Parts: sequence; structure tokens; C-alpha cells
Amino acid sequence: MPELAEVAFYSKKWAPGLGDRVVEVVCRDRARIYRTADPAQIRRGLKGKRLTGIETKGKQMRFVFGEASLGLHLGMTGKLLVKKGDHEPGKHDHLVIRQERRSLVFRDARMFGALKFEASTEPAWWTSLPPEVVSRSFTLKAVADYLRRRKGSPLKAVLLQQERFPGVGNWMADEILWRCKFHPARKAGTLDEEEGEMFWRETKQLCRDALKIIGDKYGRPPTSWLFRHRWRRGGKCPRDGAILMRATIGGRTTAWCPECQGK
DNA sequence: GGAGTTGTTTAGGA
DNA sequence: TTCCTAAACAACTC
Repeated sequence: MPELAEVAFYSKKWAPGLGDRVVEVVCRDRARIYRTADPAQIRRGLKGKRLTGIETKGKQMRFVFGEASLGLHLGMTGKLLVKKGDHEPGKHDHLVIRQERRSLVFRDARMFGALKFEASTEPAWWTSLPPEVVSRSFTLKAVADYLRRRKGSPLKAVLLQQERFPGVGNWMADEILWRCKFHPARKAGTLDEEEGEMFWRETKQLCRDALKIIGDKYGRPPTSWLFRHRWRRGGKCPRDGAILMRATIGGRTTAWCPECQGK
């Protein structure tokens, strides 16, 4: 589920806990989400601290507890919830941060999600993340250079690279290519200058649009987006009504319109 | 019961 | 070295 805008939405779920102190931390130690962090360290490091900040960068989230940082990635099925203070962890509740008046819960069935912890407000794993697509530092030059570097890759695969397009996931990549009318299997190196600029512009615009619609209230994109038609076999292109195609491109299920994007 | 799933890492080939 | 692909991870839904 979680791409850029969904991550922004979920990060706010724990906002009611801002300013309050952590009473107790419950970790399901053997869960796979702890492959990148030590649960004992998280328990020790968060207890007694106040939640003082919530930030996101692409698909990454960071929760600041005083002088410590808890990094969180939702993977494919991760969710953040707020439950009552004495919430008994359910089957997939692998981390429960208890405060006096509520529990902050990280739930993840498939456990592709991951945690990070560091007793610092500026851990390298946070500060070294690439610039956000919606920021000024996401420049045309950076994108053009990247298209050149990955010239042999399908555009779909390029858009999924978090080192350059942080937050873009499967559906957003399809939506961007559909807006540009580029075939998802087209090689990155074949875009001319004008096409490269459109690719850059539409990537930024889609991220902005998605954040606006989904980031705050988890709204549903309009039917004029590919999003509303791409999941179902037999779905039609909202632009010209052609039956959408589906295939694995760049390792992921990809939907596109054979009429306006070709083949 | 089998196929498919909105993510990332890693191993190995080119 | 650098780039590219496929598989693995795990549990749920259709």
C-alpha cells in the first residue's frame, strides 16, 4: 500500500502522541521488522522520552523522541494506528509504544517493513536520504543525468529507484508514465531533451497531486486518473477508453494504455 | 488451492 | 566497475 502520499498520511496517525511521554515499549523481538534494529535498544532508548517530532522523506518516516530517532518503513503492508493505553498487541502488532493515554501501534502482516533506531537527532540513515521529489533540489539536471546513467533500463524500473525518486512506487510510476504517454518498457536512454523535461515535470506534479489528495485525508484520486482503472483486468484508459494492458515490467506488475502509450 | 499483491535487498550475470 | 534481473522475504485476499 504505502507510497509517498500514503506514508505521509500514516505518519500523522501517531500525531496525537506528540508531547507525551513513553511509559513502556512492547516489541515482538523475533519479528522480521527488527532485522535492522535491536529491540532491546529501542525499549531502553524510548522509555521515558517524549515524542517531539514526526517527519517523512519519500517512503521513510522518522519519529523523534527527545534526543533519539526511530526510523520506520512500512514495507508493503505496514500501518500505524493509535489504540487505547492498555492495548493488547494483536497478531501483527510488532511494536507498541505505550503512553499514559494511548498506545502507538506498528502493525505489519507481511513484515517487509523495517525499523531503525539511533540515540541521535541526526542519524546518517536519515540525513543522507536523497532530496524529495517535491523539493527544489529535485532538479531537471539530476533527472537527466540519472536517465543517462540508467539508459538501458525501462522507464518503469527507473522510476522505482528510491535513490533518485524517493517515494515513487508501483502505482505512482504507472501514473507518471501514463501522464507522459511513455511506454513503461521504453529505455531511459531514448528520451530526447523535451521528453526528459516532461518526465521530470510530470513526476513532480504527480507527487504534489498525490500528496494533496491522499496525504492529509486519504482521499480517493478522481476517475480521470489511471489509478482508478488500473487494478481491474479489463479496466479502460480514462483518456481514450482503450482496454488497459498489463505485464511485468521492471519486475513489477505494470498497467498502461496501448492506445496513448503504445504497443 | 493457486495466483497475485501499492517494497526492498541481495546474489549473480552481463 | 557499473548496471540489470530475478529471487527471496511472508501473509493475506480473490
